[in-house]
Amino acid sequence: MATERSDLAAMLGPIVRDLMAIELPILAAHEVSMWGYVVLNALDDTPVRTQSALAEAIGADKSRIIGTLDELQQAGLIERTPDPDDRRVRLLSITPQGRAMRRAVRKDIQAAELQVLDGLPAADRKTFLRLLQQLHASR
Amino acid sequence: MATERSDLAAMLGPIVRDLMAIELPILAAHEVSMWGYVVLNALDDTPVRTQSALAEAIGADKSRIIGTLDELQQAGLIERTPDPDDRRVRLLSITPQGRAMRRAVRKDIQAAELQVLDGLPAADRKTFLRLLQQLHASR
DNA sequence: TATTGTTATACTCTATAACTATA
DNA sequence: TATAGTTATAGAGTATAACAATA
Repeated sequence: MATERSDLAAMLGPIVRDLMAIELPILAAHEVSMWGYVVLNALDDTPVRTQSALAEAIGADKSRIIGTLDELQQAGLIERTPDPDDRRVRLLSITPQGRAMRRAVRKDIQAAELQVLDGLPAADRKTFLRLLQQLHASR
Repeated sequence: MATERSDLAAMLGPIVRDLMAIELPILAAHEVSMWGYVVLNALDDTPVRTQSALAEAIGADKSRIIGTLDELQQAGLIERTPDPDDRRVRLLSITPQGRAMRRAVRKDIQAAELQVLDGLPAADRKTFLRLLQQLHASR
């Protein structure tokens, strides 16, 4: 039976768990939470107008990200400015410091995270990365 | 700059989230919890003696899996028999019903889960799967 | 004294539903 | 009446430490 294999989640789960273990100390060193980093990435890559839109973009409930936004704003990494055209809305934007923080954290994370692919030969690591990027881009 | 890419976790996270959404209804239909299914897989693939060893194998604390083991045992999917050589230990084993359940759930999951790779051409899907299996086997 | 399995406690996350202010 | 943001509440999940039985 050639199709005997583990479930995708059973194979991907442990990798993601290892990635968390690698990233959490890095995030802590930069004094940013995991969700804070997710928000900075989202705002930097594809700016959104409202908090609802941001929540939807990162797969969270609008009520769940408020504490994260409070922290990021207090740290000067994002701004929430009232929308003059619709005073219910608070327009979101990443600040220059937020962008710098995002870049700094990402540099550290990307320098450390590839160790989870150590089980593959170098050529296969490149292929895996390429396919994963392709898959991610297609969403 | 050719190295511009998303973090591994940022690319893998959404895939794992999609997999969860696909698998949870299937598990519910079979009346098995996610951790219950993880335990059945672990016991079927690489039998372990003690509950501690099982917990370690699936990356959980020994206290965290007790409720899961209770449910599985009550459903007749696993057995916990006292070890005569060390009466602190309860020897774990999967039952024939447990094995059948595992196979049935796995069949359904594997029939549904590959849709998360739909963003890749068929040939690349095969390559990705092969590399992922290789990576998983190297752990 | 250390270990296995268990239970109890507290803590973190999250989902849900209210609430306000606007539209 | 509906929507954006916020707050409050309750529930699930988890980590940690304590415990009884055995080694």
